[in-house]
Amino acid sequence: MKVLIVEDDQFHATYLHEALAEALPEVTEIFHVADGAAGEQEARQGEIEAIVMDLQMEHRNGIEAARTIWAERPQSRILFWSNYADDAYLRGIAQVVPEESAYGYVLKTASRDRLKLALRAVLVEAQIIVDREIHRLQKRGTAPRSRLDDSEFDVLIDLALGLQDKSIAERRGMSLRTVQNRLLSLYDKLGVSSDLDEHLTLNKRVRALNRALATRTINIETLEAAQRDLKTWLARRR
Amino acid sequence: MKVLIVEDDQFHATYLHEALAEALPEVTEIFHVADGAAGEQEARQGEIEAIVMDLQMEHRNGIEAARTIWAERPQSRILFWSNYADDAYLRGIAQVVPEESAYGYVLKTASRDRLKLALRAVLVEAQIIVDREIHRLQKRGTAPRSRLDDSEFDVLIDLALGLQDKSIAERRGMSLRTVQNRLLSLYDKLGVSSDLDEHLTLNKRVRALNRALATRTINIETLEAAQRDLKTWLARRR
DNA sequence: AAAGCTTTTGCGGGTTCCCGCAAATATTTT
DNA sequence: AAAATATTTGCGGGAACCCGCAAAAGCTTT
Repeated sequence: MKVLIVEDDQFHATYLHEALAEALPEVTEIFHVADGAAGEQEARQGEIEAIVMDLQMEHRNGIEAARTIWAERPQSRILFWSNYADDAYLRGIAQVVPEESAYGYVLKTASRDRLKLALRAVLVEAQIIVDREIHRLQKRGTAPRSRLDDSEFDVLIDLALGLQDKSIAERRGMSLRTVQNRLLSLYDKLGVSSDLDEHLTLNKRVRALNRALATRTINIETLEAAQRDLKTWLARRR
Repeated sequence: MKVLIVEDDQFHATYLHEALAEALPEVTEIFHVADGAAGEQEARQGEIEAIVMDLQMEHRNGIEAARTIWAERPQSRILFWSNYADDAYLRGIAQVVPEESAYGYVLKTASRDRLKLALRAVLVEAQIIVDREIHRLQKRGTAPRSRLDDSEFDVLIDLALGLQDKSIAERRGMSLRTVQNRLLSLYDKLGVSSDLDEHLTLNKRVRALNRALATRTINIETLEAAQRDLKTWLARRR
């Protein structure tokens, strides 16, 4: 059995390597690359279907790499191994994972045993396993009062890219006013005006982005990825 | 000689530990804590004046910890050891470092020899040493066309927190129109409108924040720290 | 099919924002 | 000190934003 490690931190890669050898004796070959693009390449070339991948990497992050890998070989099993429990990553994964694919999500802070369990569950048994920690998603006070639905999330992304209401409406196929309604509920759920001083009125748009980042609803990688998506949409539109 | 390591990643802490033992035989004791607040505590208690510290940590980041440590013992020597070359960190350090203190800034991607050199230079020789990589300041195209001056940076912070022009003017002691002039040059330097499609007009405020994050001019930790500052300012104001 | 609830949409107006223009100040150069 | 240059400030207007209100369009539930 061949396994591919996609991880740009040398120490973490080494640790993974060891854990992998301990947990899965059936592994015969371990490949290692340090970024998403190389990961796609290697998976394609080596026909590797068991992958352990970091999420945050330069240029092409783990989710984008997973998208193309799954597009080419949907039966690939991917264990994401990340520093952060950002909701943004969960949503990103949910969007690209094919119906019947196996995947997992473990935090780097998890114990070695937990990691080894996840390695076996995902790479060998093709199960789906998500670290408890990640669903917790609720550092009191900072988290949004209630989860954003998909449509709100889309609008949030566009807002964060700097689009104005009209463009969002066009891109998402809603009326202007509906976009604004989404914004209202975003402002509410993100706690845009509850925060800070009572008598201080804020710029809601910027504050919404600020809060979305602070609550880990989106992060910089997802923004960068979203901008790439926007660019292809713009190109296609003409 | 006693050294304190403030680092929340277990692997990195271990690595540091080893490098420290190799590079500085004169070190007799190595303490280790995992976050900024504990770091302040430990430095105070143990009267430690040689510190190696990660920058990004939960709750209280490296710069904030450094501020209080230096406030109490300005002769402390601190080597910052970080994953990122964000301009935001450099500015933050520049703001809190006392006139005659020794400090250093090394990237985690630096070679072991480079790290060891920096350890000796800062902790023993009390020199100032900043990794070359950090001054390089980002890859072409994403970086701001020219560096922001301090006044622009202040306004950027306030904008990023969601303050509106009037509040920024009040906080920074400028007239409304001057704030707006700062914003104009921010928009220019951050490349707010040059980017993306020609015919797409953007919300400049949000886009400015987006670009500032993308270019690593500010990052989420600095935003969180800035918000704490804002809160104390708000409290003092009444 | 009618009644009841939710979501979408348009309208309108009060704010804030963006920014050109020109006068007032401040800073630098001669 | 005068002249030249740069920065700050006020004014004003068009555009975008925020959001209440009520009609229209989609849904569930009886």
